[in-house]
Amino acid sequence: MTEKKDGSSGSIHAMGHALLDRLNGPQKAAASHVEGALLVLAGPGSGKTRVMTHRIAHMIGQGVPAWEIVALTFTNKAADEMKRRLAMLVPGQKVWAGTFHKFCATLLRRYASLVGLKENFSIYDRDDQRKALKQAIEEAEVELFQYTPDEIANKISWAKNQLISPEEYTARPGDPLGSLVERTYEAYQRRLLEANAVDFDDLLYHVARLIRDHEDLRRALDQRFKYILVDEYQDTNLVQYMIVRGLSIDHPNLAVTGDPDQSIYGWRGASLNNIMEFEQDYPDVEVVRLEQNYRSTHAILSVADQLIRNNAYRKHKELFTENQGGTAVKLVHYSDHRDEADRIADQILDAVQEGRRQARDFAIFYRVNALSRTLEQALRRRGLPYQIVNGLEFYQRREVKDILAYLLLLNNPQDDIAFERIINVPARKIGKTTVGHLRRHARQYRMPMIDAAREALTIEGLSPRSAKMVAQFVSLYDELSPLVTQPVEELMGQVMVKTAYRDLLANSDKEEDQQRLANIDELLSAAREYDDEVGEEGGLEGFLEQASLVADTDALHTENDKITLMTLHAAKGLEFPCVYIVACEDNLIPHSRSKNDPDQIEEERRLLFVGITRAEEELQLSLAHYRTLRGSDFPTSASPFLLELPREQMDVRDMGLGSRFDLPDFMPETDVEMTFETPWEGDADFSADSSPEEEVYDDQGAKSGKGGSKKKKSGSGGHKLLTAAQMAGESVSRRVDPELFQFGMLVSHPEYGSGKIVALSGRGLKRTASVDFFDGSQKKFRLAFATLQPISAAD
DNA sequence: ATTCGCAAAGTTTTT
DNA sequence: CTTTGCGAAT
Repeated sequence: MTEKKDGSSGSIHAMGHALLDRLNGPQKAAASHVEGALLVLAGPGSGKTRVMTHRIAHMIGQGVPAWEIVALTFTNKAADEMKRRLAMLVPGQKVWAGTFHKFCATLLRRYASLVGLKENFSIYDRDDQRKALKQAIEEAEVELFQYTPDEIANKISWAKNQLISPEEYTARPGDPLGSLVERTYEAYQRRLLEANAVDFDDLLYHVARLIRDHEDLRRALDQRFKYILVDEYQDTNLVQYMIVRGLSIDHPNLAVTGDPDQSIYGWRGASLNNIMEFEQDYPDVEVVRLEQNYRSTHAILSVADQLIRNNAYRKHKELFTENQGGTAVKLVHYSDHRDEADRIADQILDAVQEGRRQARDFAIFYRVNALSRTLEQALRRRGLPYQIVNGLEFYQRREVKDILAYLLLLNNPQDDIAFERIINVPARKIGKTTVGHLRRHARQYRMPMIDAAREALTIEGLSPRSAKMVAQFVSLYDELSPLVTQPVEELMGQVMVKTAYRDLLANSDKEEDQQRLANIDELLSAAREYDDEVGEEGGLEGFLEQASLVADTDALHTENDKITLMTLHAAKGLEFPCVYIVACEDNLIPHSRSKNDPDQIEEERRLLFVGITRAEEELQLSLAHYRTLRGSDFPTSASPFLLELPREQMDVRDMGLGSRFDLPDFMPETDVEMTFETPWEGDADFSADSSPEEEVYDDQGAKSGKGGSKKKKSGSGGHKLLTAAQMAGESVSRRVDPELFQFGMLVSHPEYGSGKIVALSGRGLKRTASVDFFDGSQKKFRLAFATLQPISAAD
């Protein structure tokens, strides 16, 4: 994220005694703590990360070996930020910092055999998990009646979070769903083990069980990781608690930071009790409260504070700031959703046009994703650039998952989910029936499906035609198999070519497929980056693990000059100069589904608190008299939380009902550069009109297309020809810049003739291209030295 | 094996 | 208003 304005980079003060000088009193107290338990109750914007990193640096300065320190976070982003700052504070010191899941994955690879896995296990995301579960349900011959696999999955997940094994799981009498789980949980877990795979929950679950059930191992790990730090401790669940607890018995040097007021993931199993009862768990704990806020104005902080005081289950903090009062927090009542969006967009447009603000200074938060649409339209009609943080992540896209499935299967031949995903992708005339036969055979003889495929000819009921197709797939697999030791980029490139996956997309004239092509090329560059980063070691397994555990690192580019739209949940951990929180209405926040349970109401209040405290300088809360949501239009009532705010200090306005029916549609009053010609509402193909280099919107899957028809990013992928200038330049100079060569490019070689680049790997002088020549031969070239000439760009 | 059409349901989702 | 899932029809 952006650098804190209190100068928290700290890089200049890395040395000795000066290290803690720039911290305030409580920060210093926390950072200079070394032995024993520490609880840092950190209010929003109180410099928590700064304290953690300085504490680590201080510990190292006190002679603690870096490798005895582990810092656990929930997100990769938080971990990366911590590493970045540590690299400046204590250069060259290898402190292990990463997510819980990554930490557990690493441990589990080492001790896989203790839980019946092999070290090359696959990690299943929700999608794969669902598939495995459905299979398990089928195989256990359980009739679901009205229940869905999702409900079962949630219960299983819950059980794992309670550290309950399939054997231990017992349904309460008269709990029909529970008894279904009782019968499926075991089958599901067996299925995972047979596939040598784990789901996200398992990563934590297996490690927690190991620690609990193998005292010798627990002791060894406790010894190895003498100093443990946990960030966002209020979000830990029971399993995480057990892990951390188990590793801090002989060496109870456990430092946790968090803020009970920012716990918003209770619904996912996070247990606020962990932080609330930390002092009971570690009686000798030192408790530090970070109450000074460096982020927000007094006006904003005071609103936040007033709100959160209404929660009963919390640890009170006297939040304060030395920042100036700032402008009053606005609370605006609009007539309807459209008015709300338009007026907000107007405000932003004004500020940007007048040069007071940049687009990137603004963020708009909402409780549910469905609320984003109106805002998008309003911004779009004004030509204001925005980005949405949500949904369809890169690694979830079908084409990306397909390619990854090939790699997964190559890395872990037991991975039947991966096998089934790709056996007929691209289409090989291997249909449901054939796959069914393979699966039955595989289960019957307890073998992976790839091995069953090898015996296709012997499988009864499988037509010779089908068997032949399967055999072809097997030989494809065997052809790719020896390449697993190659750099990932090379391997992936070969997969794309040998499977004809790439050609399939390249030869399609559907725009959608062109987008897909661009995506797999992006995957290819992810592989390349990985190869560069890890060098020789790491390998395929590391890449796959990263792909599973890294949601999408660059979902949010703050360097882009764009307005950010996101849910309140997604806003946690971020900060913006100007924040809008829309639809502060009853049944939205608190959400109607949370209103029965007082605990959930408190969580909703925390959610609003989190939103408010993201704002640095300006904050506006808004609501509408009428809201159109999901097609229906209804009158609203204000969120009860608004009544808890110090409205006398705020700028409260009612923009009235009257305007509701005579509001003209937005008309651009001025022509500025950033206003695009958009005669058709919601139907503008902006990127086509703007510079092809610059994407205007970070829209998910090309939102600017009309009514579901997907549109590709202009200028990416596709049929590019080299410019005349490039061609001319190349024909003169014999060698070409190695970076110019692209995947799929046609090239010519003085000796071998023409061919196509089917793989690329390495960087700089080592950058190597594999070329399939049209005479059938394949050669590899060091691009810096080869006399290879591009004929045309990719495809 | 894709495509179409209809019904149903829609809170939030760090890994 | 959307998206999504399933069953039926090319």
